[in-house]
Amino acid sequence: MNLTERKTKILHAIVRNYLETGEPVGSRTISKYTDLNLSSATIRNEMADLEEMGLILQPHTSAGRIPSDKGYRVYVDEMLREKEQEVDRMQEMLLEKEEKLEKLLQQAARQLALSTNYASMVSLPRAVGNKLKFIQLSRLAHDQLLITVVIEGNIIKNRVIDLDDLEEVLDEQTMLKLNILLNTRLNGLSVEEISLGLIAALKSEAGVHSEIIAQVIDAAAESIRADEGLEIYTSGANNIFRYPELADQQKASELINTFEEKADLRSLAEESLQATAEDNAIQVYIGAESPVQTMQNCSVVTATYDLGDGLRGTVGIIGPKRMDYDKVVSSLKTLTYQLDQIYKRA
Amino acid sequence: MNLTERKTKILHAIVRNYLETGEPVGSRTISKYTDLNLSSATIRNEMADLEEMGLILQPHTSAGRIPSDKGYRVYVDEMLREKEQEVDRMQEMLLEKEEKLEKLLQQAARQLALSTNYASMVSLPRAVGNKLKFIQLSRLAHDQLLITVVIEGNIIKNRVIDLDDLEEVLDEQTMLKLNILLNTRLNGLSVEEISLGLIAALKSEAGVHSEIIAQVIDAAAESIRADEGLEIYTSGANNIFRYPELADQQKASELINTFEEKADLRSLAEESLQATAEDNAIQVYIGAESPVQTMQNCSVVTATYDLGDGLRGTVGIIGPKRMDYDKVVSSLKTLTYQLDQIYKRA
DNA sequence: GTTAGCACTCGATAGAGACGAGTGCTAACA
DNA sequence: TGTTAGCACTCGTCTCTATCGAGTGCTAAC
Repeated sequence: MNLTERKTKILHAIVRNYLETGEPVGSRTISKYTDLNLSSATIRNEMADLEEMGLILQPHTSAGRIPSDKGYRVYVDEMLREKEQEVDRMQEMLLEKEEKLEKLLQQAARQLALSTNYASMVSLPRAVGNKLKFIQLSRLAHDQLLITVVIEGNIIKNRVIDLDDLEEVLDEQTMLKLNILLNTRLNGLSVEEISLGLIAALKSEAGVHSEIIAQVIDAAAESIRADEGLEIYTSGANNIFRYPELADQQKASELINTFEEKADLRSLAEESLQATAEDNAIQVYIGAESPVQTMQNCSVVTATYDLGDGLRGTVGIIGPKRMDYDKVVSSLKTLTYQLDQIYKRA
Repeated sequence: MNLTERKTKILHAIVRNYLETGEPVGSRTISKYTDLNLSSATIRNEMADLEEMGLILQPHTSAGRIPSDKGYRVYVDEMLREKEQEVDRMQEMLLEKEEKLEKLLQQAARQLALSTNYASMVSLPRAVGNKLKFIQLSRLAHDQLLITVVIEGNIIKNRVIDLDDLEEVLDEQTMLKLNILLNTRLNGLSVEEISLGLIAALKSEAGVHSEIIAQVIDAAAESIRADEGLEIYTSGANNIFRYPELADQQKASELINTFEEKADLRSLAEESLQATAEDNAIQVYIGAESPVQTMQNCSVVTATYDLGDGLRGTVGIIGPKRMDYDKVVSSLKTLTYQLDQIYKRA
């Protein structure tokens, strides 16, 4: 698809105008508010061409034109190329280093929604390596053990297991031995690397306490696996009411549900993490391009942040197709940049 | 306020009918669909009285009547008295004991929303005692310590602290000593009981490592305090779209925001926990009775569950004023009953 | 290739009228 | 005295129609 410069200009004008107003834009508007100095009639001819190419469409015969998904796509691609390096300041985003990453990310989601007037989502980072860093067994009560598992990136999981009454009481000495055994044999391994053979070996070393070892490994593995579902924070879901094309009851209800249930957002984050695995570029899903059914009328823009230590997550904006792509991309770039800076250890 | 039996019957008929249809109910309807055998004219007279008493009101001159907040209140009070003991079966609520309390509660919220067609909220339990049960210091890396704090009710908090480079390296022996020190002196105490004097004593006992003790206590205290904000799960927020009186954009947007931000829900849960401190009865907030501004057009019904071990939390239903109070109360009672059963240790 | 002009389309908006549910009031009845 | 039938009245809702105007495609002229 090769567009003449004039067609490109007209398409951009249509998209931009539609982004602002949300109304179909007519030939006269274009002719008046661009520096093309063309009459509306000429614009009309060009528009007819653009429509034939599937870049814009008419909601009804006597209405102006609105961009099609394909049209947005062309616009966005163009825009991304230009924006490549420019990183807008998200000035007031006061990222004083919060103690808790969770709080920070929640704050980030809120800030994102506030500054763009779209809905936002942020995923907690996922530890890609999933390597065990530390395991600790402690006695909580005479029949309860606390297992603390630390995964690469200082993600900490706890679990309490109840001991059978049959189990003989564990004395301090034994606890210490078990702890040492577990740490020396398992540290640095990922779940995939913990083979059945290794488990068997551990069990035999543990002797009478083999049952405990089994439970610990089970718990540890599950702790790590439980991390597979990305935790998602959202904000500004109610912003969808700002855009009539999303605000009707049917669509709004579905979207709200998507935001509350989060399962779809999770897979969206997942997908975008995959997609941007190598270059941490921006992903843009326009309308039907989105993997989420309920977002057929939305556009979704996502970016990936990288805290180092194998911790990567997704931030995203969900809004109407007539989204201010420029601003959204800037905001996301700034945010991911800042997150990267804050947490990347020197 | 003393109502004749006939007035009571008519009021109930109006409320019930309005709950079903959502339409103002006229005198003729009442006359036809009750066993009162009165003409519509008589009903009209009674209705005029009820309106004068502020129990029902007319949206406009030629419309039927709808219950006022006060009217709902009378109806609900009546209903609660009758329902006192009856616990409906929430038949399909398949509460196979989930491992994770979080998952279970989330599931409960979902189930609640599904079975009632209203929005639901469930708070994680709060440890009312806040007594320290166990503290564990572990070395993660040469300059990082992991603090694990267990509060009564097996609520576990973790925290990583970075050691100053100045700090001399801690050997195994010292770690053990510190752990013993912390556990012997702090276990069984609540935050309020940890006095400055106690801290000073601990510090002096710790000698050169007093700085670490300070940090640990700080972290422990903060971990516990961080628990003060109740964690809230919601489900079925989109159910508000089922009820026209809540579904207009302004109201819906505000409600959705309340559900997403959760701060208001948190204080609601808080308040209801307070209110039902002694008897774990049902709380009903009708319209303006609710402490949450955005819920002036809703009714909120909450109940408290008690897992034993000092763990209490709130479950609630948020819906239109014309809520099926009967059903909601039953559902909540069943749910809390089941939660109590599942977790209460024999 | 560009533009002016014109007939045409079609959604949006507003007003008029019909409809009907529901009321309050009055007068008659048991 | 309480209950009821009847009737005029109110007012929101729905439907229909007319009007308006933004925008188009096409043609002919520049």
